[in-house]
Order: sequence, then C-alpha cells, then structure tokens
Amino acid sequence: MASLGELERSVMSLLWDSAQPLSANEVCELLDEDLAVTTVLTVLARLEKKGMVRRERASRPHRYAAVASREEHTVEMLNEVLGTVPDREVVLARFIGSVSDSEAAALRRILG
Amino acid sequence: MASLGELERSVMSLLWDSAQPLSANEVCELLDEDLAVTTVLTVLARLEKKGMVRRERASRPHRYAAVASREEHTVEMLNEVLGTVPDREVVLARFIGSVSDSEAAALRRILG
DNA sequence: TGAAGTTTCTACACGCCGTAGAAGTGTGGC
DNA sequence: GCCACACTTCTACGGCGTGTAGAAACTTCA
Repeated sequence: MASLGELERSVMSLLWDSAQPLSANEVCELLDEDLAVTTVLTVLARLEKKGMVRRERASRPHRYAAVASREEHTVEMLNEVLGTVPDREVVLARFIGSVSDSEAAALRRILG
Repeated sequence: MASLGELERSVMSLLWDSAQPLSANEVCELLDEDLAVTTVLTVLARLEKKGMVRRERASRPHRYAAVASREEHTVEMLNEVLGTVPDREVVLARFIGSVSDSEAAALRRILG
C-alpha cells in the first residue's frame, strides 16, 4: 500500500532527514532537480493522501513533515513483505543466513 | 524491481506451491477465477520477462516453474527494502524490537 | 488434412506517477 | 482598503504497469 515512486521517495528522504517541517519551496530547492514548485506540491499532496506526510495548514506557507520516521516506515515495509508469505519464520531464518557476520553479531547483541 | 501485481502474485503462489512445473491451463484451473487462458499466458509471459519464471518450451503445452523459491524471493524483497535506507542496522534493530517473543526466540536459536 | 488445443500478437482500460500550467486565494506593504 | 506577490488548488497530460482477452498463427494427433 505504501509503495512510492522515485520522486516521492526523494521527497520523503528530505523530510526524514530534516529536523524541521519543510515548505514546498524548501523541498523544491533541496531537491536540486529544477522542478516546478507545483510539481513538488502535487507530490506532497499525494504523500499526504497516502498518510505518509502531515501538513501544517496553520502556517503560511504550509509546512510538511513525515508522519513516521524512516525506520518506522521501513519496518512497516518489512512487515508488509513478510505478510505475503505463509510462514514468516522460515523466511527470517533464510534472511539471517544471508546477512554479513558483523550484522549477525549486531543482531545477537540486539536480541540480548 | 520485482514488484508484482495481484494476479501475478497469485500465479507465483501457485508455482511456488507446486512440486511440478505447471501448464497455463493448469494454472488457470487452479486459480479458480474464471479467467481466459490467454490472460494467464500473458501473465506468465510477463513473469518470465521479469525473470521470475522459467518456461520449458520443449514440452507442449509449455510448462512454467518459479526461478527462485518463495523464500529466496522474499529475502530478496527484504534486502530491497533494506537497501532504501542509509543504515540497515538501525532498521533491523527496530524490526527486532517489534517481533513477537516467540519469533525473537526463534531468531536467537537461528543465530546460534 | 482437418479439428482441437496451444501460443503469440495486439489491444484496451484503468490507475499510478512525474510533470506542470492556469486559475484561485491569502497576505504584507503602502 | 487595495494591490502585487507568494502560495495553493485544480486540472490535465503522457507514460508505464497490470488485468483482461480476442484474433490470428501455429502444433499435433487422429
């Protein structure tokens, strides 16, 4: 459900990296891709509709912020992928088997 | 890159569950959705083009099989998701924190 | 060789995404 | 209060992916 296009992803990335909510203009400049501001506004509106972005309508210009952190969102994506299979554990087992040694060590540490 | 539509996913699911390669007709019947066989053939051709399905052209009717197992494919998807983020570990940490106790136990067991 | 089964080719509709102009609306300065 | 300017909304278009399938071509077996 929360699959993003290329530009949408770029915009989310900026919002995730920003400590503050951003205006459409700021996003536009940060993108550094010579896009019309209306393009950015359209994308932001679509992201809002998808529930990924919250818009502060009080201030003018409106300011936009990510609803969930990058990590939260990514974990959601992982769970979405895992939701497509009948048995999560068997996939996780194989995934664990595919990660690097250092990552495996990190996972052991996290799991306590 | 390997994102699938609804019908494509259903077809893959059948191929994954089948011990044998299947013909378009067999897939069609197993789908139980009253689709034209040409529809199924189109989908199978697209899946082949995406590299998800191997077609045995020798036999007639052609037979189709999944290239990767469901688990392999899903792990690929997981890695794709993790590839969208600057730091995999931080996401994995959060993911681990979100799984059930029994799943965490299973992960510990797998990690040895 | 013809009928039945199979595959290929072509096509259409629909929804998503990148893209942005035109038109509408709010705001600060005069 | 009014105007220019900044900002937002509305509308739209083209391309691509996907579900869908008919028409035509091809294969095989009787």
